[in-house]
Amino acid sequence: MAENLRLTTTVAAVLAVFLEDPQAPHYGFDLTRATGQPSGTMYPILLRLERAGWLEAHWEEIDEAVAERPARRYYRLTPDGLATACSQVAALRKQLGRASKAQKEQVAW
Amino acid sequence: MAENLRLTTTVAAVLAVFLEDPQAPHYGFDLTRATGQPSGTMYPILLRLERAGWLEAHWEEIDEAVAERPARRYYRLTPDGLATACSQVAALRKQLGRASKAQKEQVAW
DNA sequence: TTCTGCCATGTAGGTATTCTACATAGGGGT
DNA sequence: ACCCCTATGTAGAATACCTACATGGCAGAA
Repeated sequence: MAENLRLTTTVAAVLAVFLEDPQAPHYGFDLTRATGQPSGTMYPILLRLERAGWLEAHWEEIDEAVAERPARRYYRLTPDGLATACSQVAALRKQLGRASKAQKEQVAW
Repeated sequence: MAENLRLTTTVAAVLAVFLEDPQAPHYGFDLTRATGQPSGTMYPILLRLERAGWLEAHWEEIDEAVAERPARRYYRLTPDGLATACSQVAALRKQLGRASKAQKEQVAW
């Protein structure tokens, strides 16, 4: 039931990709490109998120004889994971929102 | 000149408080209340931010004979720190912004 | 006066997380 | 033969965080 784990910026970045389209599955290599995180950061995060019950995973089924690339391990948000990720990411965004005044004064984003 | 350091969620929370009013100084105990972080997390962060050149600090000058409380150590954003913090926090916010679609669909925030 | 609580800064030690680098393995191109 | 791309993953060091405690002075209550 979406257990506790630390919502670090890198974890939040991963979740943000999932939340972009909550039904869509993603795989590790995909996420490393989307977030800019190295594989040595990404895969441990996915393992933690799966163990904590935020994500569920399955191996892509491909015909190994005809395969042109290694099989992917697809991850998807669980219902609990979706709810928890949503509120946690929103809370983080809200916290960062305090900075909006200075940001507007400085530059056009 | 605002060296590299990891923009973790706790660091971002601290910076967000400073960015709320970039000229205003803050002290540790103040920030622990504003962010909800324990002192054992806060003071090391302030040390790192100061060493990295994002913040500059000075001790409050109070008459020790009449003092009713310990002296505070005030921190303020340096010009470099302001610019760097601004862009880094904005980048993080942008990254989290991908999640907006799911957030709107789920709940009213 | 002893106890408790508040302010304010900070350290110690263990755990969690991240980073850099490397390992594996098959396909395709030169 | 060699290198690059896809794709997942581990090892070990570095970094950051959390819980708990230390310090010390003042104020108010028991």
